[in-house]
Amino acid sequence: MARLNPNEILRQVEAEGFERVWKRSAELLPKPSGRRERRIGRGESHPLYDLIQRLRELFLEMGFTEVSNPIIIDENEVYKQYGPEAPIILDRCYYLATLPRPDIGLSKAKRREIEKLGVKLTDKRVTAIRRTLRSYKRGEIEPDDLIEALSKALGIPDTTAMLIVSRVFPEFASLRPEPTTQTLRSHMTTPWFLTLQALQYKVDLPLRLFSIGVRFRREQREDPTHLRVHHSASCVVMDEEVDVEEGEEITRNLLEPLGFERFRFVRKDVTSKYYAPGMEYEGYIYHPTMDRWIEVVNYGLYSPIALARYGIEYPVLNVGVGVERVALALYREDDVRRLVYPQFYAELTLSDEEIARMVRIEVEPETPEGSMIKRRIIEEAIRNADKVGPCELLVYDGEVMGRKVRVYLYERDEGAKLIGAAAMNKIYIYKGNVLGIPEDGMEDLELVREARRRGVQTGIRFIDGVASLAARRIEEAVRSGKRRINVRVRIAKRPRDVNIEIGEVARRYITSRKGRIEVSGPVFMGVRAEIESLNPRS
RNA sequence: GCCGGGUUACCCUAGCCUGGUAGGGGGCAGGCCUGCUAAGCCUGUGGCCUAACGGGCCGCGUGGGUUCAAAUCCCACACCCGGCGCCA
Repeated sequence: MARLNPNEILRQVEAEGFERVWKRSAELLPKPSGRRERRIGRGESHPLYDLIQRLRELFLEMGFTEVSNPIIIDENEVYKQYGPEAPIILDRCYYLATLPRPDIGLSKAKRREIEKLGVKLTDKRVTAIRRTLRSYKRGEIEPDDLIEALSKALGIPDTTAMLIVSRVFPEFASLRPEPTTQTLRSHMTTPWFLTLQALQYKVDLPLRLFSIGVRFRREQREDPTHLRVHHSASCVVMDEEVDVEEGEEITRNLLEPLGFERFRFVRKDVTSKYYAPGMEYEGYIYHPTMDRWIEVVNYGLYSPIALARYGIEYPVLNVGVGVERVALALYREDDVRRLVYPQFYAELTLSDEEIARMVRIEVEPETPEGSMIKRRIIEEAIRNADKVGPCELLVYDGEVMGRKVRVYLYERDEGAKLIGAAAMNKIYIYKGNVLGIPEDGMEDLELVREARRRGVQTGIRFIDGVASLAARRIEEAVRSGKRRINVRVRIAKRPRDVNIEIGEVARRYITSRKGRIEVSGPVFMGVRAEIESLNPRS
């Protein structure tokens, strides 16, 4: 299998520069051979999004209409909603910063500054400056070379070019992001005010809306119960009159169908400023494996002051469910990082079943005749297993790709059985070990007994691997015009010796956990084939 | 933000205190051995260079420094893992 070689690629980039290597980098990719046939089954969904999907359905059934709320919100909105509490909220927000856009248009002010440095700006030079800066921005000129490029383009000394860059275009020399007043929403509440304001005269009351989406919080560190980005399943009810009790009802209607039975709702003593005082509640569900109550929902009636700042004339109930928290309890997981980002946090664990699926016969016959030869070898070997050598059995007499082929199983040694004792061994996976063990016997070894009783069978025997290999070799011999071919396997020490391959992922997993790959034993199988020449008379 | 632990080749791991040839195991590859099995022995297994078999240079997260000599000591940085704090 062709692969990329990261070390070599980076060395080339170092030696020749990015641009040159990049231009020919398509050649570094392995060529599609067109022969790889892969059976691709259905993919796996992410449990978090499965839950989101169910919550969406439940909201819709409850008569809520889905909306998409803005994610980027000006800090000003937070002040309007939270009043004096805003700075505390904003402390937890991410502000967006952007790189200053360099003035390639060359404003009058910039021109004056350049001329002040003693460079007469002809039209030609203006064009040259623009072109140079533009290609710098595109990465065609390396940062180290900017000054040189500029001095060449303008026909001025390096020192002058340096002055132009440092005084007139400092934004090019160092890319420093500049903060804006835009923030990433830390609550779904923040955009709700905007959405409600926009819809209050356009849709008849009661207005029932929901939105499931991400919110961002500036956590110092992500931990088992905190992520920087997580999902809120949020809904609002705006009507001429709204009862805060409905928050509990909505929560139950949302979570009971998921199988939750135990809830706890508590009125918060200290109310957030965007809610009316005493009108904020928290809800908990019981996490069965962590054996504790976890906070999953917050609901309340928006403060009339906050509503007034958006010109909203009706009371609004807001319910926000923390999706990841619910997922924790639902899937009985105790670390939200592992649940959401298994690719980063979950230790790779392969069940024996999964390892078993990664064990396969490496080389297989390609033609129907080849498969028949493989089958015949196995049948005859098993039937005559106890036959004592020297002996030879004709197991196949027929055509392969238009040539007459006779295949024999043989044993030359005096007194030896046709096939070795380990030939019928089966590959078992047991507790992360790959073991090739016989149907019976070897009772003194505990691992063998256990593996036989509790391990996962792959259904692959040593003989299957060897017969596949022999059949394939015969096909190849026919193709290349050989007259005879002999495949003999004696004592196996490794999977490869019996044409069995353990996938790389499984192998890494096993070796990194000090598991054993024990595919060995006296196999002793001899297969030879005679292939009739193309011209029967020769 | 504070405190602690870590990063060694395909995988795991030792070496660090006390500087001196990167050791062991697994896997993989090659050779020897071979008939009832947990199974032996030997060799190889980072990259580059070479006037060619003899070697040279670079490699222990990255970049510096100290030193005749650095995986090891010092400094800075990155990333990972814990704990504390923050967590409307």
